[in-house]
Amino acid sequence: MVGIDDVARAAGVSTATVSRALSGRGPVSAAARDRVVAAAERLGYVASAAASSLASGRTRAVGVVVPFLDRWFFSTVLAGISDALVRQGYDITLYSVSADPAERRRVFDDHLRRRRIDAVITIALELDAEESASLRGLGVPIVAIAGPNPLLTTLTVDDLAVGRLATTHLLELGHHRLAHIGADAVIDAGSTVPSLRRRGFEEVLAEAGITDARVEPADFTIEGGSAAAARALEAADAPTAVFAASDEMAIGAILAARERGLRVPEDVSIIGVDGHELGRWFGLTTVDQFARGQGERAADAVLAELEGAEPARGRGTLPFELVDRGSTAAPSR
Amino acid sequence: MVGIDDVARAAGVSTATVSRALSGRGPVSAAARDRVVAAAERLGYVASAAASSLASGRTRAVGVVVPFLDRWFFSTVLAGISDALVRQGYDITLYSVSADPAERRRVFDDHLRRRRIDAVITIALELDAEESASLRGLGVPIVAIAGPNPLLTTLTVDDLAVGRLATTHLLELGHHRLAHIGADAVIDAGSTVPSLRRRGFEEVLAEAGITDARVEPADFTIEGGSAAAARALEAADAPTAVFAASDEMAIGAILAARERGLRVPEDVSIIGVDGHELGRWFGLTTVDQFARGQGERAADAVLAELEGAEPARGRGTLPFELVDRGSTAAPSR
DNA sequence: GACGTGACTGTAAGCGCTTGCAGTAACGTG
DNA sequence: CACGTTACTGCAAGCGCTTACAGTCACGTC
Repeated sequence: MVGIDDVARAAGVSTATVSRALSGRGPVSAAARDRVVAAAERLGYVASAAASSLASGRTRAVGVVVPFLDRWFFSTVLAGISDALVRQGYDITLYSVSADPAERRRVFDDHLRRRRIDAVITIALELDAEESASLRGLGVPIVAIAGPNPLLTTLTVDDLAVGRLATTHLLELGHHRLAHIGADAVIDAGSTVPSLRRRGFEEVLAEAGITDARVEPADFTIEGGSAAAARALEAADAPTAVFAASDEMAIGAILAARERGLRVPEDVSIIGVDGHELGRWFGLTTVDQFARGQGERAADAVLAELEGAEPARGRGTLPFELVDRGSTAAPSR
Repeated sequence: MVGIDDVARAAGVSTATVSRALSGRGPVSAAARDRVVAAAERLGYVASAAASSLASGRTRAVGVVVPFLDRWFFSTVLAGISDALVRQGYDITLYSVSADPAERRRVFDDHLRRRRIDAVITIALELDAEESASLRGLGVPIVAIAGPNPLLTTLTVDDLAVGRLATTHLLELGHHRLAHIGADAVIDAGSTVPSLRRRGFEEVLAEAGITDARVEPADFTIEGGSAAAARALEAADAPTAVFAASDEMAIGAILAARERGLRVPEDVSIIGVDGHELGRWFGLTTVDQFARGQGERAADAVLAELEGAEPARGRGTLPFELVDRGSTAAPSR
């Protein structure tokens, strides 16, 4: 394996100069730099990450912690993160925390603490106090894409506002009998994403004086959304509009409606949340939350902090936007 | 930061013994081991990855190289890999190679060569000779989930057989007018996955004496599948059965058929390939290739080799299976 | 012409572990 | 009882870089 001394010898300089020339830290004459770069190129030299980070304390890697890898939202955010980090020459180390509490602890107590990474990004993770503290203890920049967490720098979508926006949209179209597919009213940790979307829904309805809206719990899959929509649509006072807390559930709802011979949006309006690529195909009106952009934002924030920028204190706000693709309309008389 | 000396002092042994006790390499008395483990636990000691790998040459990390992060197949395989590796205490370093050739080179020439990883898994990547050589040059175990590549250890789905299986299934049901949605007959690198599936289709039909089957090119998305199916179904001699080279395209085909008032499978049979979770929902008959299992297999192979097993020379074969969920049936008279 | 400056460059001391080697103690064995 | 074994244990030499510090050299400046 070619090492830094080989390059130093080939370029006729000391290893110190090679290091400086290649990393861009410290002064190096143009001539020396050129010789070093040429020699390194010729020999195919790449500095050992281990040696480099042992000596410098920097790793050029960012850890990304996710609860799922194989769900649309997470892999999309991850793609955004990857794009942004690769551009800056950073590697990504992936930490997938499973539902198993013992494994989850291992990730926080062992894996993340190996000091393999310069920063951490977490995606949609509900961290308890101990986990938050554990992350803080790493002494590296951390950005959490998640609901506000006083212990961390967070990037947050205002999901209450998302819920309000979607619901208001339906109300403005003239709907009065609405249903929501999402968090069970009972599972109300209070600050989790699904709960907030539901609360937005309920708030807006309450303000409009509507009290009989239906909430159907579901599990954020197409299948779950379809089943929930089926229950709602088969009820005596079937809703004319459905707000699903995710696009996948909304698509399930569209399919359930079609199966029952209902036209969307003529017979029932349906709106989702996410900006899932499938939505375009179904003509689904949604509140887009720009998942890929969320990843890029998080990566940029982390990179900025690594460059020495002040940690963006407190919470950053992530954009969302109503995208009308036709699955909602005024109720037919 | 607590270091190995702190633990050594706390446990009343040398750092050598701490290292041996914690890594399980080399003999340590039970008493010493217990004291070390207790001290490490108490102090919250975790060995620095950089120091450890500089000294030992091992990193406890596996690199995974993917062309896309946000497509079902890749994120599902990745999830399988992650499961298997985390169980063994390995970290995953993710290398996403984009379409941009310059960035792609950077991944192979720089990122992967930082010696940050003990092994590499590539997913569905067409590697040119230079890239294969570059990987080999890393001197670590490599497993490629891909078509056979003489330069690497590969895990391969026999996609020719997959294409044959799906097509045979349709033929056995009694269909004579078939269409395939997948690789354009022109893009025939010959060994790529889509081409092989198409060739399987064509071979079986040729053997059955059917020469007028239609091949509609599409891009492996629901949308593309739908458009391709629309073209086929609107032709004068519309097929009674469609074999799509991916489940997403097959779902697109189902939706296109429904839109035209055709019933599946009564009016048209549709079969896909993948085992995409959405397929279950659409009642899609498919050739499941167990994506998650592919990831696990790859990870296990790599781990075995890291444990000192002989590299599984040549190619391993990945399983696939026809799953009949009802979207195919005999053609109605 | 002596000297301060600025711009590089090299020397060498680590970074925090792992592990070869040598040493020690406790046991059989002949 | 001398000695070979076995089973640990510790010492200390790295692993391959980065960087503080101490030059060195070429220029102005006074």
